Amino acid sequence: MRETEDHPTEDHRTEAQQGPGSEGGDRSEGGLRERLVRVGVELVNAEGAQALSLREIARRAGVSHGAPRRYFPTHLELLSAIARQGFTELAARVAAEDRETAAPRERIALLAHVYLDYAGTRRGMYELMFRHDLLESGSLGLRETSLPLFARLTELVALVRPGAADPAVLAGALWANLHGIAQLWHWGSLRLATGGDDPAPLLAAALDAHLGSAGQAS
Amino acid sequence: MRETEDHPTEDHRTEAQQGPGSEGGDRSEGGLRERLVRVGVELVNAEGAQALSLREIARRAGVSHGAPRRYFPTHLELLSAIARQGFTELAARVAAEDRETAAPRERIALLAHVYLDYAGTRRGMYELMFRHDLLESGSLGLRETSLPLFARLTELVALVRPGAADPAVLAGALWANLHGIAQLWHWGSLRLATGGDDPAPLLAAALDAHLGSAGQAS
DNA sequence: GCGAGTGAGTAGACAGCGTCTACTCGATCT
DNA sequence: AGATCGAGTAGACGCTGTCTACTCACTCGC
Repeated sequence: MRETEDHPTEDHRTEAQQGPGSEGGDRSEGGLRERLVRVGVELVNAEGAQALSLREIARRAGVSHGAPRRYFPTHLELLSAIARQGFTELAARVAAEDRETAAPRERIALLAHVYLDYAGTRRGMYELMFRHDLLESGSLGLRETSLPLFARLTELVALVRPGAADPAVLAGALWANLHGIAQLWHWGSLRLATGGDDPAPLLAAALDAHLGSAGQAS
Repeated sequence: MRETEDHPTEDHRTEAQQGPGSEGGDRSEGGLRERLVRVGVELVNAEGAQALSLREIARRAGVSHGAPRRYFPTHLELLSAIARQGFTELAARVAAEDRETAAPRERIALLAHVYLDYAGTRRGMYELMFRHDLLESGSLGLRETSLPLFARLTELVALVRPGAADPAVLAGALWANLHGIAQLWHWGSLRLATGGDDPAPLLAAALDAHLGSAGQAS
């Protein structure tokens, strides 16, 4: 009951015939599948994860509430597709900021900064990305985005702390710390520790703790 | 649909008349208010936070779906009351395990261990306690339970790292780390770092990072 | 060139949810 | 005894996710 009656010649007809192979294709900016994900990304960034109802997404995409079901058999799968966009964007941000020529310690600090910055600027999306009860863990694309990122962090940690036993454990602990700081930040608990809303002091403390004080090797 | 038809003479009548003062009282193991919270605690521990629907709690308490509304005007307030029980239990566990005669470093380690142990054994409750979108932050009793616990952690951190600028920031960073480790653990991401499901290695790494290696002062 | 088939989206039903409101009923107070 | 009131019931409302029946433009085989 949107523009169905005033614009009977809708354009999603023309879109449909441009991807006859269907399935994996349809990447050319049309197609309901992409539209749903795009709308979902906008919605989660604007209103948070709780706003991502299946029906609301369909409404904003201008289709009936049953339409998404053709592409996403379940609500969780649609949310997972939206979250995957978030992981992709985060990975892109990290890739864009990383300077391979910089010292490992600085690269880790930059990576951590980008991570927390993402958590701050894409708050709703960040929330969604780690609400595992809303996501279909299998379809997340976690393998393609999170894991390489973690692998990079592990390498860098190994460079900064060469003697350490298991760099993966150290990197995991550091990542957990970043994650916890973002969490505390998001629900306003930073005041308890710092009196303000800036995660930077905690980030600095965490980096110093895990990597040694800035400028010192071990 | 529980025992409603086989036990028509329900006992919540007799309970009702024993707390005539009502309101703040009713602590004597009867009373719908306490029953709802108790049922909710059992339910969240058994089935997780997503099982805590208002109607299901009412059902298990043997009352109609509208009954909780008298004591908890909104769903969030009931969940908050349930979560408060979690904070109370966590505080009790910490208090029970703490040895005031031990070295500060060991006390922190013990506290951290109790914290992660709680996250592991009371998984659903821990999840609820930090789902701030499900809780009424004001009514949480956070002031009474979390904050003293954090204050104690801050004191201990100040003792372990006497020269540091702001013990609250260090304590906050450490707490964030614990929290992040619990998170990673809960959604199975520990395998990425350790290959197993045991948070102990990450915990040890985090404690070493924030407090210095075991046995060393600074 | 025309009928069968199909892909894509619609529309309605269903059960469950949180909230609101009207009500019942037993106990208490005067 | 009769009014009052606290406590719980019952039903409605609009929302949700899922399922199913359907419509309808398009395409393909003959």
